[in-house]
Amino acid sequence: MNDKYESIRLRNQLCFPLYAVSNMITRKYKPLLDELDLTYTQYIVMMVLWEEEKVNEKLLCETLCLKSNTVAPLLKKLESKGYIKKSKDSDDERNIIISLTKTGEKLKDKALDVPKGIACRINLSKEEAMTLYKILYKMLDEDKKEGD
Amino acid sequence: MNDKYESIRLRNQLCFPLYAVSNMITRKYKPLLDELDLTYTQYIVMMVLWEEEKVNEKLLCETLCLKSNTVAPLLKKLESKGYIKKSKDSDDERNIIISLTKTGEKLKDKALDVPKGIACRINLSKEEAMTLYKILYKMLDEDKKEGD
DNA sequence: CTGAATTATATCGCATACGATTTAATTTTG
DNA sequence: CAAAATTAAATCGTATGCGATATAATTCAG
Repeated sequence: MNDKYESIRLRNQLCFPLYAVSNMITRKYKPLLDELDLTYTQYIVMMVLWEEEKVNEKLLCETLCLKSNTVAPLLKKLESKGYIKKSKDSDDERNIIISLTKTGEKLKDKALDVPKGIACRINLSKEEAMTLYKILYKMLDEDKKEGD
Repeated sequence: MNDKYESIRLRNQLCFPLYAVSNMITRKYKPLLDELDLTYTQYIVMMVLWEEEKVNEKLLCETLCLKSNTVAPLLKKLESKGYIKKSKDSDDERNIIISLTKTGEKLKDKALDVPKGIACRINLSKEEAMTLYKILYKMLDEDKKEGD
């Protein structure tokens, strides 16, 4: 059984369940986010804005661990939905500042239903959830360190 | 600090780091998989085939937790690269059977370098990796149960 | 045994994700 | 202070991921 191909068996991968769970999560969010007319990625952008009011595009990309060429079309979409608006930093015209519109701000209260809806669809104990959270952030932090 | 919006703060989400780590993983695999002319998703398809020799398309989708409309273009791509071939089950012509070509089979040995290359890029202890693995599969299993 | 329901793929459209390249604004340097 | 280097976005091309719909093969029901 312990043949030389053990390391490339799907069941022995750590990365595969990470990938599969991530896809699963997005699927579970969909019906809840449809109520807000948001996709999952659009939702995490909005979460940043509900917290920060204003955010620079580059910082937003770093916060979400996404490249600017992923975020750019997203912002365009959210703008066309009337949830956000863009402006330029007058000190440095290269910097785009994203902020909420009134409509986007209003969505914040409606969004409170989403975490409740998700929690009951993910059956983890508090301990498991906390353990998972810590390990995942450790991985993200390690990665950020390497990026220097 | 404990305002009513705590639950929609990005930092309080469990799903966001899952999503971000999954993207990170795919990025880390890329340079290694470029050597095999495979993307990450194509790689996990090949892993199933290196293990099974032959696999039915529907079963493949279930194994990878992907929908058939994601897997179908992937298989087309792998076929055009000459790594796999498709045939129909003579008992039930609706069933597509995927199998490796000689070229696809040969790639298996080259693929052994990939797990080594990844391991050193993910700094988790054996215990953390095992804990993570178990929690993730618990989530996938729970999800599969609900699907009934 | 034939029309209806079921099942396995295929196709279409939309929304990411990212590497590579380009463009525009700012900073650095000689 | 003007050319070069740097930086922030925008654009392009390729590869997913999935809901919805269509198609083809099989099974089921009367």
